[in-house]
Amino acid sequence: MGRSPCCSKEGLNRGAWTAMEDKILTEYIKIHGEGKWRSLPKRAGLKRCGKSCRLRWLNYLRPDIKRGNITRDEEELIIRLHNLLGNRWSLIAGRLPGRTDNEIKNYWNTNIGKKIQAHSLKSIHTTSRKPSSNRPKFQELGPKPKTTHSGAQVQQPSYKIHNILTSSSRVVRSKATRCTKVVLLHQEPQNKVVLLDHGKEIDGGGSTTTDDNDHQYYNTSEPPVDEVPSAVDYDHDQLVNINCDHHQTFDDVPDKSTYSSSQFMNVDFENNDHDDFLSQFLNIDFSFNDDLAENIVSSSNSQGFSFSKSDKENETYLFSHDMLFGLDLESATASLNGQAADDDIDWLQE
DNA sequence: AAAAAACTCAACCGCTCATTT
DNA sequence: TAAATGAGCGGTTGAGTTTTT
Repeated sequence: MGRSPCCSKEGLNRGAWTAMEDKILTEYIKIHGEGKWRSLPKRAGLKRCGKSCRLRWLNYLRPDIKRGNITRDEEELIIRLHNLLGNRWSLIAGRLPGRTDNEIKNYWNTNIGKKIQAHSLKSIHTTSRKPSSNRPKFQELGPKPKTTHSGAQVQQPSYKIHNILTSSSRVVRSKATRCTKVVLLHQEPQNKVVLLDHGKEIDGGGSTTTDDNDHQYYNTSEPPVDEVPSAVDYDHDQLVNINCDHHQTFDDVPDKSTYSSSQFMNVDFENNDHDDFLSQFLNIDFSFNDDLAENIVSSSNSQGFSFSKSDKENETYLFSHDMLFGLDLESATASLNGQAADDDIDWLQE
């Protein structure tokens, strides 16, 4: 027995949304914000399932959404990330500001999948001496077509076939956890990126300070440099966490010297074991929008850090200027991944 | 010009995971 | 601790559109 449906389907509108429904939903979310999707339709006066409202908002109505015209750079990034992550579209979408998982999934299935299919066929052709007329059609190389309830055959998506044919794909099977509060620091000159996932309690030896404004801070003593563990010494749950929900601005931190690398997880880009790092790196939520980026407070401290506050009250981001404005995932991942050369996707330009 | 085939993408479905009670 | 609820994810569908025959 399956679970009960998310809502009663009776009396609800289905299919394409009307302009009026879009307007109602947009206005409602403008006033009341996102969330509580199950009860939203009733409160907003929409005859829609909550899931449907959520999907419509996230994939279509959200103001920071980019639609269509996926650039070559974006396409390359999608391919590289897909190679690392597999069909985890929401994680991939998280690296492409303004793009939705649904759009990327559709784009993959229609555009990239087709190119890969053609490329794979070409590879088969060049490695096999058989005349083309004797080779099976590409679809026949994949698993047997699935069958619907009515018995009709369903065509297999081409990206699945790609996965079958590219057994060398280096998919990182990290858990797709949502990370709403993230701090990235770039430490010069050791070529290390420091990640901080806050919102959870600190685990490890420090003490908490409360200032006059009732803001709480976590303090630790700086350990000797050689005691700072590298990324691969942690498993995913051992990311160092800090709760700084109450921080208003970087200037609110009373003693910045106590708020430094000892609280953060240091990641050594040059370490050979990349996958742990990648899985953590790719779980970071970069999905702040352009407006937010523009609103970054560029006040930097002596270490070159910038501090910004998101439009959500309890979210803060701490980035170095380089990380914010020079983030180059391609080169970052390429440097981690010795085999991630441009050759991998040259055929896409054909 | 019409019919058929192929394509696109918004929306739905069923499941899992996270959070709350 | 378990159950209920909320939210999110990936896979799939099918209506509308475009291209081909």
